[in-house]
Amino acid sequence: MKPSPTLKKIAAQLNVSISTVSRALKDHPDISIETKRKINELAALIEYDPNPYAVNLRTHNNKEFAIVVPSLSNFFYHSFISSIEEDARKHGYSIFIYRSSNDVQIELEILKNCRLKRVSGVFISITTETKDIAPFLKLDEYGIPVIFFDKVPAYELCNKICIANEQAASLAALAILKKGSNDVLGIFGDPNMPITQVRYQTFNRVLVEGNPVIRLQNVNANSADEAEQLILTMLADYNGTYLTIFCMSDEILTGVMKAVQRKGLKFPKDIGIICISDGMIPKLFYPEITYAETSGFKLGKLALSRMMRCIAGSSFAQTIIDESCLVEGGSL
Amino acid sequence: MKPSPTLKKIAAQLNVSISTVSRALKDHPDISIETKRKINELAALIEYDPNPYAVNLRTHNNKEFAIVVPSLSNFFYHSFISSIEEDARKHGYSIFIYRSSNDVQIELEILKNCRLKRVSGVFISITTETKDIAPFLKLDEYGIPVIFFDKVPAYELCNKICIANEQAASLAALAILKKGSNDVLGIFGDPNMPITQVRYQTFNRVLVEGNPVIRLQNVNANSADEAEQLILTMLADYNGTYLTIFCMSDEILTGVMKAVQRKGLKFPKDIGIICISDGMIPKLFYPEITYAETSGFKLGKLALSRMMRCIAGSSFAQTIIDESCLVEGGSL
DNA sequence: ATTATTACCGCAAACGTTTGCGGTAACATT
DNA sequence: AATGTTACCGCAAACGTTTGCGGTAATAAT
Repeated sequence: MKPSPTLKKIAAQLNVSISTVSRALKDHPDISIETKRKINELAALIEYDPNPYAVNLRTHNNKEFAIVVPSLSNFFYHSFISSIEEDARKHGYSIFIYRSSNDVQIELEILKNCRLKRVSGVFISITTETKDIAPFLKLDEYGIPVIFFDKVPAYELCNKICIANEQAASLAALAILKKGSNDVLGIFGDPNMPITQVRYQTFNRVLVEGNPVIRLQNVNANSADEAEQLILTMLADYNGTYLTIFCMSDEILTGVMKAVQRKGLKFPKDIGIICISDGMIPKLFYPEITYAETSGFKLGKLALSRMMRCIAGSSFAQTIIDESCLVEGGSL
Repeated sequence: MKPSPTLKKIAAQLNVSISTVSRALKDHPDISIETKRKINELAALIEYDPNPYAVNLRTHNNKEFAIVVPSLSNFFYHSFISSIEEDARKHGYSIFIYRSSNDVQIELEILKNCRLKRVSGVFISITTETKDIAPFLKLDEYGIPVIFFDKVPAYELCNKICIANEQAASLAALAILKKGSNDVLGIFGDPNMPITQVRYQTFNRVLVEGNPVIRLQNVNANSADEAEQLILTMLADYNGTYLTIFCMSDEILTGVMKAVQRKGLKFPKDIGIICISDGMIPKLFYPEITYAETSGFKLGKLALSRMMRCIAGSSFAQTIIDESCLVEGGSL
């Protein structure tokens, strides 16, 4: 456990004061060129680096962000995290990863941890049960900016970076209309989740409104397995008319694809498939699945740039919606 | 930016010294029951929590682990990270995520960062170019335990938690032999990577040794796309004899699956497929792909428990190999 | 020759803890 | 009555920085 180089040691070596060393190292004009040279040389030689704990104690400045997500087994969050990490490093920031497991209690603990550590900022996708906004305001009181992403609270006065759920659902619906298939099956996730409701409502509105010829059926599935079973039983009496399946998410899509493969159905010949996705899963199949993109990567870039602005002093709350776009595979 | 509660404030409120407050809060026997009660009450009321920076400055103890990986877009690392995060939180640890992008220079920077932050421990999967072991020994000098996982250095005297590459490759080979198909195509990744070499050698040895009837062909692909192209051209003159394809990794597998779907080949009827994988990708298809499991989750558990032992004082180096097992899908 | 200016540098306090050591009162022991 | 114990508690230094302020010598201005 060898001791680290400190200002004190450099000062002692060179017979100058600690303050002189400190100032020299940050190129303060009060220090002569010659002294600076000597100090910088020695510092480089013994590989001096400031102790971040001591620095923080004085300045209350660290270079750490926290990212809090409900789950880590999720492609979308992965690309978000990856995206943030990339840029954060360039700015000299490190990132903490926290998983709430969609548990409000754990989320609370995590937020407290962030506060104690006085991280420079928090990116968070809240749990589906999070109702109380107070803990977040508390972070704000301590001067820690909070950027909500993906799963955001209804509360107005905060920074939110969202996926364009309406647009994505709408794009998918329009793509189906354009192809001209009239039988559509929409598969959605947990009906209690706001994200499900938004996608459901928009998809239904855009698809059906003014298009009386469309026969749309909607179902819900809480897991990939459930989606698979659902499709299997529904396709048991497959009458041969061309059906288009819309999957609200990657998880639903994986279940659907299992069923489709099991039935030996060809897409786009026998059946059409379209989904909302980050893009990872759709590209595993051939032809690739057509999807309305919700990019964690782009969201991350937006979130980080918003964060940087907050740190620079911007205090006004803003909601940014990242636009979606249709990525054509060959599944429709 | 409201000020945090401190020992000093509690002390002032209660007309006792800072040391008394500090000791009372950690149930030191020198402090009377009555005093402890008062102090604990006030501390709870104003929500006092020790400043981790001040604590660290004194004690050099923090509760932070760093995980360093070459890439974040990798299922195996995801489950590893997820696994560590879960248990670490229970022990009161936070985790830093760092990505080296397989760049030695960045890796060096990250290691330096870890040293400066004096994290409690580092989990790292090194880059394919990492030759110099010195930076890691340096961490050790500062009393920071390093646990290598997955991609580990050849150097002996360190803690390594590895996938059973030989066993996994062997299991796959044995499974193929058991099925009795004689034409085998092995697809491997970058031939310069040790992991490729080990899997290649073991697979070839087990499959061919003592089985002169086996016709094995090996190829290398550096990406999913390359694997896809490779398979497409090789299957162009598909002569109808049953072929079994072995994929060394998830990435290779995704490319192969693209090609197989494109060709409209049925497995296990037309073709056999087997791979080494974490299990995520193989389960996306129907029938599910048979694979020799390399579990990031299990590896994480092993790594963390090893880390805890290191922190508790164990200083001897150990290499742990996590056993693989064959997970039967229906692709063979 | 006195005063103002400049260039450089150090003192010391502060950030919020932890902890060795010493101190005081009250009580028990000879 | 002098001494030894015990139960509590505070002083002060230390961890490694940052920074306001004050100080000294050398030079420039009067």
